[in-house]
Amino acid sequence: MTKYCKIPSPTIERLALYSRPLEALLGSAPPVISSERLAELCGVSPAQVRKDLAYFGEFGVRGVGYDVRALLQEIKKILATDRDWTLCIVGMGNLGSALVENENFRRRGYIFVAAFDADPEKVGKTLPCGLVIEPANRIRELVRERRIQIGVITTPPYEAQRVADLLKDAKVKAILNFAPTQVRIPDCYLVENVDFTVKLENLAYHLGRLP
Amino acid sequence: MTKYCKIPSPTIERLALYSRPLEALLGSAPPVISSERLAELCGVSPAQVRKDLAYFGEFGVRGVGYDVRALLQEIKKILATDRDWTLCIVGMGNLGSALVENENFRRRGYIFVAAFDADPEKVGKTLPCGLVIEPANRIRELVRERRIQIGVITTPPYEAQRVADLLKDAKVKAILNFAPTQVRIPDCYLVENVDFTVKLENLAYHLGRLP
DNA sequence: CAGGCCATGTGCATTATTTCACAAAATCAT
DNA sequence: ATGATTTTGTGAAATAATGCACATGGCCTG
Repeated sequence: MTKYCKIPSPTIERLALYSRPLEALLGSAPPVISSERLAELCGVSPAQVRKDLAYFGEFGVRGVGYDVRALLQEIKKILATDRDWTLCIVGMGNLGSALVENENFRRRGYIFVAAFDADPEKVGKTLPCGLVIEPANRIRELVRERRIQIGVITTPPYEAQRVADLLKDAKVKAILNFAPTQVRIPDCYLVENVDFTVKLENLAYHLGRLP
Repeated sequence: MTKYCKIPSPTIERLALYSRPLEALLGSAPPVISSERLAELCGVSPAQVRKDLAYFGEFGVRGVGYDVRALLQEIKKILATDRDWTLCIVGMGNLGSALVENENFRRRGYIFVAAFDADPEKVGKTLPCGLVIEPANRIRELVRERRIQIGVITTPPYEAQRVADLLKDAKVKAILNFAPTQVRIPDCYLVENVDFTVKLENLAYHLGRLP
């Protein structure tokens, strides 16, 4: 029974997770997969897989499993990744430069259409992907012109909040922040903070009490 | 009352979060901070901050707050980030190259001491940080020699699992995987998967049902 | 076409995490 | 000192997420 009620947010994260092995399995042998197998590939429990999917409909066939292609299609529809999204990136240091070129983004339909930096040295340079680095004061203008939906922040931490405000004013619909500062924007604006030093500290915590 | 029992894993993640603004506040005016203010800076609830800290001891003074410097010290001790950790990185594409140079790692005591790649074109090149790219078949040798504790994976997804196995065999103590595949290693080995396309898909999900 | 088989879908129990609300303790002003 | 004020530390309540266990319903064999 499909529930249009509240979806647990871990469920959303896992849907994205499930799509990875499904993509890989697309060409290969059995066109169906069981919740048990998919769970194993993703490191979760089979019941979890079934429950997550059940929030959105009945995609499987009892006694058989899930059709790989159809399931992937459904997940993409749910996550709204069955379409392209336009992104811009602010802060063209090492990380920013790496992300614009990153194939994993493009392949999944996340297309960078503008790159910004405050450094006059960098402005005007052409990136390998073809984009020209623009000055930060053109953010508002280009977000409108190029219909940019998501802003990505890869500046140093002390600039992140200011850039986030700029992006909000420019009316991007969501922000993905890689700077190790929590950027806060009121009004239930969509912001995801990705701080990978946090993940390292997680490892350090566990390592610190093992030996 | 300190509880040596099970610590919720979200608590660990948040401790790392708390340390960010504390670092920034180190020099500035009031030497103490309230749970309310810290919570605001990190985007969590004040009760959450207090409970998280209370798992590890009584670090605050009632009616006053927490001493910024002392609290940061405590958190670092808890997370075992009061010392340096040695890392290696495998896969010197755009992302890998960006991460070795990343200042946020070094500043927090995560020191890259080796870089590997399978591509003979890249092997032997010297990176801006001074490291020379080594061939993947030297992983075992160098992990031992340079006492590498944590392995970072930035290869394409289809290589990630194989590299993870190599790192495990080489006896690194933990793995941080940036490839968009869940790498699985049995025996409760320490692995963190950081997939930022997952974060984007999270945003896409919410964007897809807003307008 | 009947019966066995198998993996899904799901209500319910369990466990995990967060929030609430207030007593306890420290500071400060009088 | 004493009382007012402030903010911590913490049980207990509420909420959220996960795991269990089994009925359900398609598929396949004979």
